[in-house]
Amino acid sequence: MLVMAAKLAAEPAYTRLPVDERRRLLLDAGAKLFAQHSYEEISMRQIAQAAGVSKPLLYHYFPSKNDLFLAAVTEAASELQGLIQPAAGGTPVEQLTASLDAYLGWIEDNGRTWAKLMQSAAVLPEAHQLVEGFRVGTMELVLAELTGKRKPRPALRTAIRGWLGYMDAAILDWTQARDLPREELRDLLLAAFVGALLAAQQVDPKIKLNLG
Amino acid sequence: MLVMAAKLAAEPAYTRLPVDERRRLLLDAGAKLFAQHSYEEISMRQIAQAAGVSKPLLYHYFPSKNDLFLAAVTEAASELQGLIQPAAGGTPVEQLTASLDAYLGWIEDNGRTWAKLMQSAAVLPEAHQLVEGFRVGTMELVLAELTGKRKPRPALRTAIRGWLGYMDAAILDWTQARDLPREELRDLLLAAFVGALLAAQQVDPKIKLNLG
DNA sequence: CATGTTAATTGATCGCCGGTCAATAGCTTA
DNA sequence: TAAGCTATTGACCGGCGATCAATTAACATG
Repeated sequence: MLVMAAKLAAEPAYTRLPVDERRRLLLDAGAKLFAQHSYEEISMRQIAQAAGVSKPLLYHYFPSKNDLFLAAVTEAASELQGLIQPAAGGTPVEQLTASLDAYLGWIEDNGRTWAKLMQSAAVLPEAHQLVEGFRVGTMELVLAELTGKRKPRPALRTAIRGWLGYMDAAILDWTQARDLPREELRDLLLAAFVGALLAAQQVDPKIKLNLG
Repeated sequence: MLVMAAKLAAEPAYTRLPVDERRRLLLDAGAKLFAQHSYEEISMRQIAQAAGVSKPLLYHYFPSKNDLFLAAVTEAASELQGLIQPAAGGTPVEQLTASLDAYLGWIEDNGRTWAKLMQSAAVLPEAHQLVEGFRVGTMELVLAELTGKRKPRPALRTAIRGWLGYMDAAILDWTQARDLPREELRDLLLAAFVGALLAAQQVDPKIKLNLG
């Protein structure tokens, strides 16, 4: 009797959600945790628990931890992509200024997320490639107007890659020390960019640049 | 009977070594593996096995995987320290040139080790701090003559940190593409260094520099 | 040469990780 | 109302970093 009553009154053993909704829930839970801690610090068990769900269900929607992380990073990256997309007109330097402003503004609002993302991307090759491809794509837009469409010479390519590293390191320093106004950092990055281009030209005089 | 005979003829169950010797053996085994693969790719079991020893013994000498890795990195870093130590005389730029030459030469000989070290250091905070401290120490020697002993202004500090990031990224590109002579990369790094300093001065005119 | 002491060395075990499997149970539809 | 689909789960796997208690090689002492 009691058993029957209990069974009739019992709540469902679990709630079954539409696929899209469940997937969103899990992706959001993962993104939130990955934004606050690095990749290795978070376990699939924790993510599932945060979403109020069992671990195999998480694996049902994302076949591996790597996949889940990549899905979260991809989403954040495309959000950023929209902000950074350089406007059509203006000189290359103006375009770069606008993109840097948008980029730094986003980082000012999401400092911890940015730091953890960079840290994690250093280890996971796919995530690294994703971030790198996203940047290279942006850089190519700028470079196309700076150097024409010819394939860049090695020294120029290395200098550009170097400047991207400069940007990461300087931004990291900026988020940690917080003693530099955003505009000043932006100008520093811009000046360093021009400096990097001139340094490349100095090393390899065959490099042609039409700076605005 | 057979048992007794076997027991009498049996070799020792293990060979007991002097503490220093055993420690050296284990540290070398770990360093060798960490030089070829990244931190997470290597397990303590593998290291112990490579040294022909049980896992608990490895833990007897190094209380954690982190400790073992740090010991290996520290040793490699102090080896590099000796090479890079800038000579006493000469202008700051000459000192930096010599240090960069030694640094790039070492990397040319130990490319994989350098790449794996950088990758691992990105994740382990202590290793990162160790590498960072080592660089900052070297930079301070150069900066002391460039800017005097006063505490550097934020823009200059950020610019220096940025240049260190530039160096890492450019070197990584260099080791992967292999289409740039070492001297050219060295000159590129030097020119970028000067460019970074000038960029900092441009952003904050209060920065004083006495370049040779 | 025998014997006792010390500590270097080991096999067995722990809790947690990423990942998998077979069984359960909500929802939909005929 | 009964059947079928699949979202969801508890139990489990091998391997990880790390720990413990027991073994035993090497040495000091009589």
